[in-house]
Amino acid sequence: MVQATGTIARRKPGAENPNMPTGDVELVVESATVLNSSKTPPFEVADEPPADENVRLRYRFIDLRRPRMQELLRLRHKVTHIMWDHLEERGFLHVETPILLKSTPEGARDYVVPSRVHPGKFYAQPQTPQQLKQILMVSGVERYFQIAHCFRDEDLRADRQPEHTQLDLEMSFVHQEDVHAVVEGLYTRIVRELRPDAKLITPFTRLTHEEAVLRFGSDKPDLRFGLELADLTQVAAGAGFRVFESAVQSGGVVRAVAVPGCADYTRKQLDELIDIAKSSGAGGLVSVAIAEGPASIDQIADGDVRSPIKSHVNLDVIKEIGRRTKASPGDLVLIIAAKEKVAAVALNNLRNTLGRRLGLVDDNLFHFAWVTDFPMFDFNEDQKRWESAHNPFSAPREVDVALMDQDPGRVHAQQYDLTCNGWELGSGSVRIHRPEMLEKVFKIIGYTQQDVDIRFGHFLRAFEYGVPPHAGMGLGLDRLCALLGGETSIREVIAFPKTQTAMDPMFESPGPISGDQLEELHIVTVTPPDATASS
RNA sequence: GGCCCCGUGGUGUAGCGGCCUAACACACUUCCCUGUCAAGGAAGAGAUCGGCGGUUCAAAUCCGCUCGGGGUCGCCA
Repeated sequence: MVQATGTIARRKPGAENPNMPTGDVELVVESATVLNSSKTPPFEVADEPPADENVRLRYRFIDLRRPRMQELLRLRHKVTHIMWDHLEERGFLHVETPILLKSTPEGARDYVVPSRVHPGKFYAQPQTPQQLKQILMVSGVERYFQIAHCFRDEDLRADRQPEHTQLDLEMSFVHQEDVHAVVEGLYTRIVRELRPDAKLITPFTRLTHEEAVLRFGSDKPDLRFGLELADLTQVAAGAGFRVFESAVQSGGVVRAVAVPGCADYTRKQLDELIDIAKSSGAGGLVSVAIAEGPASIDQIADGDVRSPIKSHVNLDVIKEIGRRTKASPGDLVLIIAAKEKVAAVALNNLRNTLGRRLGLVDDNLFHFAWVTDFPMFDFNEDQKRWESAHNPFSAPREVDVALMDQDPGRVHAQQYDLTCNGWELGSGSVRIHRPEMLEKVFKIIGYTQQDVDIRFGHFLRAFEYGVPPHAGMGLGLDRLCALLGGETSIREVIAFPKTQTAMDPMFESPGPISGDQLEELHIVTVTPPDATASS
């Protein structure tokens, strides 16, 4: 680091450098001082990509000097700035909520902080300010938002960190559409201001959860390309192919996607697709390649078809598969027979892989969608009981209220996700504001009065004093920034992220604490704090 | 918890049973030259190939375990 004093002078003719912003001038140095010296950096600030991610994280202070990282830091700053601006203009109030709270058994595993003053008791860090913001609605904060830090102790992914930031918001006296309008307006503005080069589809697409799963195999579909799925369950039921029939008999589905122009895929290419299906949990993948030549799917002959099921089913079944998947000669049909959720995961993975591989993905397009009408309850097969699909405070759709008693599985919640390009960017719902409805939900998920008191007593006390109808959502800031920046991992938009094993290679956190600290916190560890170091 | 990929001087890679006494590029050190700006020239230092164990006459290379990183399914809103 050098401080130089001198005079700026025009460069001599011929010595200018058009590649530099300051290439026409130079500093004639009169005095110079070394302010600070530096060791040789572990990698070059100019390189892109600079080094292995582990090295980058260990030397994050150098990694962050890179122009790209500075750009991403600035992007994130601007996103939150627009959020503040936009919401403030619309009457929202930023309220901070505690990050030392209390564990509730719902949802993800909590990060926990021991209490010194209360032996044997622990704070939990909030997975989201959900209950706090609902309490703020009771308190008369009609429009709340917060750029909130959230924590969950679950396994990490490219789009999941143990601590992340969310734009949390909640509004009183509104319907679902009012929340959508605010968020859609905000996100449209963010994309237009920060990515003016990009294409943005407005208004945002709307899909029901059921439609999203049927057509794309995902509740966060990448809508930048087609490759829509088709349901073959009925065709497969009587097709004469045992894998299909047994899947259907055991309550599963048979679904497929037609991949244009891929009928000539080699054994190796097909095996790769089978691997994707298997690693997604499916037993396998059935392919039907329809050779180019015939004018339409109805005119194909036996010799046009290449498929392992060819000898088990007759040509009419193949034609019906072709018609349902809207395949043309020259296409490759990929069929999964499995439980509905597994089939969806597998086909979604296939669809995304092929969409990218076939060049169908426009990197410069933001295709947002609202996915609505999520199922309100899931049946827990192990425990043979209903549980809340989201959290017990999401309200059922008005039209479904009558179904709650006889068929909880058919009840849809006024719950919605915001998705974009295959990312889930946020989730929210219209909340239940009537105690009777909450009681009904608790009854369905089998909570006794005691369960309810332990888990939500503090919260329900607030509900006894007049709750306005309210709705809101939480939106992942890290994912939004990664998406805007064209990054595939949220680690790129977090200044100091953690590795997949939740460690920080720079701080070497988590670290041990002293015996004194443990004692003060009334904690006895089963594994010594330095076990990893010594064994 | 399962599966997959990766781990070679400071950094990025090559090598994938013997030709490896481990190569290349950038970075680094010293010297030379100098209107340079991705400078140039000369010389040089730097890795027991993540670790441990095994197979083999011979292992960076094959096998097992382990550690670290990444992706993903489960999990997770």
